[in-house]
Amino acid sequence: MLDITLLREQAELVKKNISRRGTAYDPSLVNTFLTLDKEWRELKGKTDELRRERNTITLEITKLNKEKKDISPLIQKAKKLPEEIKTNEEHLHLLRTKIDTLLFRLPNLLHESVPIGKDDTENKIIKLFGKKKKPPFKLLSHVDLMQKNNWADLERAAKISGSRTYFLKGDLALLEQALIHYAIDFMTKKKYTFIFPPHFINRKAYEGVTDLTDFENVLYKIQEEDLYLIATSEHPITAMYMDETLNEKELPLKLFGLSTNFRKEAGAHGKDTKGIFRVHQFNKVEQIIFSDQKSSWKLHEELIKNEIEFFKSLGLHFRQVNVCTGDIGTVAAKKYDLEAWYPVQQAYREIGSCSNCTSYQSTRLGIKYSHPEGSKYVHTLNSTLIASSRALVALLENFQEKNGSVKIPKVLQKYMNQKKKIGGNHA
RNA sequence: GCCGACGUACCAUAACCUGGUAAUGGACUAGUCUCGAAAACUAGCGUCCGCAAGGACUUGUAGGUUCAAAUCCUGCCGUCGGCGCCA
Repeated sequence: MLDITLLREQAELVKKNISRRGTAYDPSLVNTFLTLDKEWRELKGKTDELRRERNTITLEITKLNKEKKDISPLIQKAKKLPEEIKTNEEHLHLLRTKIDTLLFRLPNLLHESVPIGKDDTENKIIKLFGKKKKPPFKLLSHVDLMQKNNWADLERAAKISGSRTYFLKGDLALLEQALIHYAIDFMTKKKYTFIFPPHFINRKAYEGVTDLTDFENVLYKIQEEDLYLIATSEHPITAMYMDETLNEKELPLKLFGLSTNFRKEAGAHGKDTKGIFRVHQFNKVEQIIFSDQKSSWKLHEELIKNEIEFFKSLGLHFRQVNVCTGDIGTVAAKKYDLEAWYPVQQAYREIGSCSNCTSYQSTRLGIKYSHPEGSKYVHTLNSTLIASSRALVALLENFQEKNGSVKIPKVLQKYMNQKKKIGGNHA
């Protein structure tokens, strides 16, 4: 949510910024906001005036009571006021709801460096890392490879849990744990604090961290409860400090989370239907930072640097892109994606993303930090370190050998009982 | 899930029974004093409206009763204790 003060004082700037996003968002909503907000403020003033009258009379009654004088005329006078106040309050509430709905539809302000573009094909490539290898044999898809080595059971998973689910088995299940364990050690060495969050959060918290369409397309709701399964640990961990004012001295707060992530993938019908590339459930280690307003851009670079270092250490070939206006979504002010090379698919695919959400999440969540000039909203940042299923597919596609075995990156071997490869003809 | 107790601001506590508009400490910030600090004193210390003067709101939360609710009544949420169930 955008800061109301900003909308009031810098409406033109906001409209201009929203216009950069093309037709997906309507800058004239800002005008609607200003009209409703003005109406709300005027009515609030009037209602406050009525309340003041009521309070004065009430005080007078108290005084007369003490002097044991007749209070009945004042009571007659006072009786009329609550009704009018109530009518006003109902109207105020109605206006408030309208304004809130409107605010939900206004996206975050974009950083100037965000490239303009229609969709992910127009993301701007910043840099390539590692080398694209060309194996001298025909690669198996990750699905075939998993089948050959008995590493997953997708049919039985579908039988009991539906599409886009999986049982991981044997060495591949171990490899997933190795990736996660390595990621945890990696972040711990960087002095980030490990957080293991609740895997469901309530509506209020969720509204603070994501945009409304996610409630339709992404989030699973728990029946009969005001709770949603989390789509990433970013969500509970960012919402963690809801309604709190942090001490400026304790910023930046550098955290990382591990969670299972649940996603409906509605609207992805027909995309990546085979295997474990796009699934309803996967595990992820995520970096999260709460920053003051000055340092967030520097910290955004730190997060992407960590992620790059991590994928480099796995020996993958990937590229960093600056996500364009048509692909960035509502919440982030700037987003980098890392896209790994998938040789079977012959494509670069997203393997992680790194966002600075500036004060968009903290404004709705009410997370501030103390400051001599008055408290300010914190900036929130998040970045993937590793998402299990995408990373596993990348390893299976990139590190497979002719006999169907898969080489284990050196950094993971110590988490795999020193095994240098898994699978192959003997399996 | 059932029964009971409780929920006051950053923290701690009072007012609740008997309705009269949040008292008091501590912490924190600034100022005075000091070479500096501590102590002491003064002011500030939550949200909203207003150019300001000022006003409104805030006792977990949403309602109800009342001229008036921290206080009385009801629903919900949470915490703690007991019972039940349980990895």
